[in-house]
Formats: sequence, structure tokens, C-alpha cells
Amino acid sequence: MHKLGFSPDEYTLGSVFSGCAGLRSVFIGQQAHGYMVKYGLELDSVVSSSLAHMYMRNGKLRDGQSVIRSMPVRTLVAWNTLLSGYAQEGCPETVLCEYKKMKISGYRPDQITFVTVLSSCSDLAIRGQGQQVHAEAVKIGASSVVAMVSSLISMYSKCGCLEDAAKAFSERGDEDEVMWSSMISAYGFHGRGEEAIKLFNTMVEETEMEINEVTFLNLLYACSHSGLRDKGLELFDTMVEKYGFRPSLRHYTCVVDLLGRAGDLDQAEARIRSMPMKPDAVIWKTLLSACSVHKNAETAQRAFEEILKIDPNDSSCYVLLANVHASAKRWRDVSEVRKSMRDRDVKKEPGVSWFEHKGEVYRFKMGDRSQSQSKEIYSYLKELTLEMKVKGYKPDTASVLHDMDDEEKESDLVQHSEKLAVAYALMVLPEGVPIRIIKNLRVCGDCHVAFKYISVIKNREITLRDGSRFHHFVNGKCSCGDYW
DNA sequence: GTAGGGTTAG
Repeated sequence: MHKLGFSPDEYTLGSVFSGCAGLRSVFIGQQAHGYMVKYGLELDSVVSSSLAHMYMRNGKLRDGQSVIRSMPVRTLVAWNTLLSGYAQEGCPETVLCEYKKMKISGYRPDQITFVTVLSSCSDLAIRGQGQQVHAEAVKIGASSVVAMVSSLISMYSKCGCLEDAAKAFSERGDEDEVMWSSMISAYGFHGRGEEAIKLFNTMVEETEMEINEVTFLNLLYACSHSGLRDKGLELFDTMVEKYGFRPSLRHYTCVVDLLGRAGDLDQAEARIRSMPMKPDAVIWKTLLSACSVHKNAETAQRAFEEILKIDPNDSSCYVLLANVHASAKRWRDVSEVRKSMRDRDVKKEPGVSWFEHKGEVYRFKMGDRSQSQSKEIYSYLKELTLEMKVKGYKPDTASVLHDMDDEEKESDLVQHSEKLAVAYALMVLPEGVPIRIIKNLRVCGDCHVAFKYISVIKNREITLRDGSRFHHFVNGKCSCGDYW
């Protein structure tokens, strides 16, 4: 069109930006931006929104922001573009902050705003705010739109309330495959593989919905997190043979997870090496993590090297490898790994846990002493540990990756961010109120045991969302069945 | 012509 001498108008550019956003071609998008200026279309709010979207989808947050800031009139679509841009770039806090500003400036959110904000609440696992958004949606009659229901299912599930997720699901009987997949994923997230499969079967047998690749992804994920190895492998075959879907890298990652968690490390590795696409760092990390569960140093070393070939700056693989060695008490290998971390200036992502109380978020880093009540928290924990020991708790010093004597290891364990968070939650929350803690990384083995004891001693329901799933502690038992 | 839902590992 350009070569033939046609000039673009606002409609042309809107489409071009939209295409560039989808294709991630920021270079072409920038050229089209030049045309926009040249043809004096900078004041058009539709073109500006699509331009901002193009930048934000391509990771250029600042460029997107400045486009939206320079709009003479900020529209609702512009706000939504901004919010979803932050959401997709992994800045859920910013989404919530801008959402507040949006409302203060007098804009009325619509269902698209709600969906975006709800996904940020899911990421942060802040149920209180999620519920509030739910209520706002109810008020304007937007809560029963299927896309909203999917978001609500996901939000409630990721915030630890499987019941509320199921409630949102059951209130809408629609045959919408995304909504059903959301519910399958919710079951998987909570280690309820059997229920996930049951829902899938109902979907196939009693409805007309199309099953797609994502549905299978959710299903496989549910199986591997529930220890349903054979069922998962069977579903993978069904997907390929009966449905004719070509498995993606993510599907293979689920299979490697299924095999690896079940201890079939050789098979898992063979799958990676024989699959038709190039492995990424994640699939090797899946294997490496399985190696640390099953204490297989040889396979771990190979996976570790593969990861570094793909992403030399990855820090988590060092920690995982050190884990494998530490569990076998090979301290020389552990310090070897630590040394290479130092040499290459690789830093571990610090563990952080938090919980929400009366609209405030309380954060704890490992070994945190920055709270005004730190002293009280540590002495509370000390007392709690004594009570736990009376009931039979033995600190799992194997969870400590350093070669120290047991006493030092114990004091190391006490400083874990999830323990600090649970202690403070016990101190400030009224009796009987369930405690919901979120941690950025996986829960450590010792903390997992400790939380079981705490749930008995304090007669408290504790929910812990870690980096990949939920743990419900009730009466000394965890919903994950110690399989994670 | 613009914005939104379910998606693997640590």
C-alpha cells in the first residue's frame, strides 16, 4: 500500500499497530509511529491507544506510557491499555496503583478493567482486593460475563479459596471452554487431580465444547501436581492420538514433570532429548528439580549444564544443583557450586513471604529484622518452636544448604521468611481467623513440616501459596499430601 | 481501526 503511494489514515495505522502488537514487531511499529506523526494523527485517541498497546506488548513500557500521557483526552480504553500493559509485563502492583488513580480521576471501570485488575490480584494472591473488585463488578452487573467468571475462578483459586472458585463456576452454567479450563486449572492448583479429570470427562461426554491444547495443558498440570503419573501420560497420548494436537514445548514440560516427580528421571531426560523442538531452560529446570527430589546428582549435573548453555545468567539452577549435593551431604560439591556462583556474580533470588491484613500487606524477607516488632516476632517463634518440639517436631536440618552444626542449622531455619510471616500473622490476627501466606519461591521442606505442627498447636487453618501451588494445613495435615 | 478471561519450571 505504501509502495503504491497510498497515504495511511487513522484506520490504516490502527490496524498496523494492532498487527505489530500481535507479531511483536516493534521495529515496523516504530516506523508506523513515524507516519502517525508525519500525517498529524497524533491526537486521535483510538490510534494512540493502539500505538501504546503496541509498545507495551513489546516490553516498551515507557514508550507506551508516554504515548498515553500525551493524549489530550484520556479514554477508558487508554486506561485499560495502560493497565493491561502493566499486567502483561508482570507489574501487578502498578496495575492496582493505577487502577486506584483511574477511579479517583472519575473513570468508571468496565468489565475489561475488572478482568485485568482481577488477574493482578491473582498474581499477588490478595483475596481481599480481589473480592472488592468482584463486588464492584456485581454492582454494575458485569460479574456474570463469561470472561469475568473465568477471571474470578482463577483469582479465587490462586488466592486459596477453591470453594469460592467452584461457586463462581457453578453459578454460570455456560458451555465456555475457557471457563471450564479455568476450573480444571483451579483443581490442579490445589492438588485435586481426580476432580480435574472428572470435570474434563464431563466436558467431553456431556457438552459440545471444543477441547483445545490449553485444556490439556491444565489437565496434565493437574495430574503432575497430584501424583497421577500414569493418568497424565495416558491423557498426553489421548491428546496426540485422539485429538490430533501436536504437543507444544509446554506439554512436553508437563510430561517431563510427570515422569520426573514420579522418579523416572532417565525417561524424563530421554523425552527432552527426543522431542521435536529445541528444549528451553524451563524444561531442563523441571528435570533438575525432579533430580533434587530424587537425589540424582549425575542427571542433575547434565541438566545444570544444559540450562547454563541456554541462559548463563539463571540463578535458580545453581540453587537446585546445590540442593542435590546438600541432600547427599556432599559439602565439597556444594561449596564448589557456591564458588562458581560467586565467580560468575550470580545472585539467588531472595525468599519473600507476605500476607494481607486490613488492607495492608506485611512482607518478610529471609532473616528479616526490619520490622518494628522484630524482637517480639523472633521470641514468639522461639517459644513456638519449643512447643512444636514437645509435640514431636524435629527441625529438618537437611533443608539447610550449608555445612554447619545442627544448632546453627536450626537457627538458620527459624529465619525463613514463611516462618516469620506465620508468626506475625499469629500475633496480629484474631483467634480462629484462617491465615493466608504467600511466598515467592517454593516452600522449604522444614517449613512445610513446621506449618503442620502449627496448624495443630494453634488450632488454625493455614494456607500457604508458594511459587507453584497451594498448601492447606488443617489439623496437622497438608492438602498436597506431601507430594509437591 | 484500540483494551480483557484459562497456559509449563524454580
